[in-house]
Amino acid sequence: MRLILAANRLFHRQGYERSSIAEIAREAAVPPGNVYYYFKTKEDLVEAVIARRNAFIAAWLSDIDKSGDPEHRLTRFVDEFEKTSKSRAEHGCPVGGLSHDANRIGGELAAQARVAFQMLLDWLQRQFVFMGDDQEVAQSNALHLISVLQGASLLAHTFSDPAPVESEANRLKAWLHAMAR
Amino acid sequence: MRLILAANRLFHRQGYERSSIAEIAREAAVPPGNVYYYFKTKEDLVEAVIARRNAFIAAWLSDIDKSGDPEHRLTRFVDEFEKTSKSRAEHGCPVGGLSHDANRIGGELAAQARVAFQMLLDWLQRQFVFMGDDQEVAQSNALHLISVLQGASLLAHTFSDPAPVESEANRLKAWLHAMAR
DNA sequence: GTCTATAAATGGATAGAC
DNA sequence: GTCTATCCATTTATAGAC
Repeated sequence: MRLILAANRLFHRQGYERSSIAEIAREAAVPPGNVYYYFKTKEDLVEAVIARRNAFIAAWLSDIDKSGDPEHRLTRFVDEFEKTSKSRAEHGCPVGGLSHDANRIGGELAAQARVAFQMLLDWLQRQFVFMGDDQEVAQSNALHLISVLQGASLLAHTFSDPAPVESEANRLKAWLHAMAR
Repeated sequence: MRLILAANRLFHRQGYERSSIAEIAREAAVPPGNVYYYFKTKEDLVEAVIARRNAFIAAWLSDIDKSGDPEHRLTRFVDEFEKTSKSRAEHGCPVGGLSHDANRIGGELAAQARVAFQMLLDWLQRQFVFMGDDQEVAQSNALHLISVLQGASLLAHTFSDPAPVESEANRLKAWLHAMAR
């Protein structure tokens, strides 16, 4: 578990390829050889990282679901995304970055990483349906919201500046607000 | 030059870290050791790839500049972006992906990769100013347009499906059209 | 279960023949 | 300028002591 957290940090900061097993072990304060007692391969380790992150996302969405109306939930979603803008400026989006890496590694991993985005899209679509959209429009709006936030994260990372995330988050909130009435 | 083209292809498809010098040399049909006659290090090679791509982007924008009015130019920009949706579904955005890689490699490369996005943002901002926006609004709209396309590319890659790019491109074109009148 | 030492493979980079 | 052979560092992964 300490290893998963350490790997999670390093994969986010440096990516999969540039994070060696030795470095992950050091970050977790365990001896290098020890890693292979818990994870047969490096891919097994990244798979555990993705699984943990997916569980976190599910819990996060479930927590937001306790909020009042759908507009409030969506606004809160954007707000909490925006709160991580500094981290995104420094290292990019953890979910988007790992999805990118997973696609390149290939195998089961790409599918595992896809689950995160599918959960987000499904949840967002449901909120838009609650707001009165029919399924198709809701799906399109969900896709749009995630696209904007992912693109803004990439630009924030590129320029090492949280402003793109904040600017686009504000635009989205205004859009949601206008849509609600 | 053959080497730059081969490196460009492989970096796009596999990323920087997973593309070995030997593999690039094979793709370019030159002997492995030969690479180092033209490029002192692997970083020099990726720098050449980025420089070439930046020149290509500048030429592309300059070509679009020959089109009639700003709305038409922006629509054409989005259209030509959309034409590469299949490639984006397979391997992601070449510019966004390399920017991501460059940020992780560090050093001069991140700045070099940033230039591509800065050129795009400056050009887009100019078009929005031509359409009547004042500078601040134009800057925000430029950022929004690029964010949407980058995010859509990432989702297309994640799902190996060009639909996100096409859907978001259509949304952008409708937005531009509504803005023009 | 935990740690050390090391094997096996890969990849960036260089030397030097032609 | 072009190509071959090879060095050296790093990295994944394993063997085996404790």
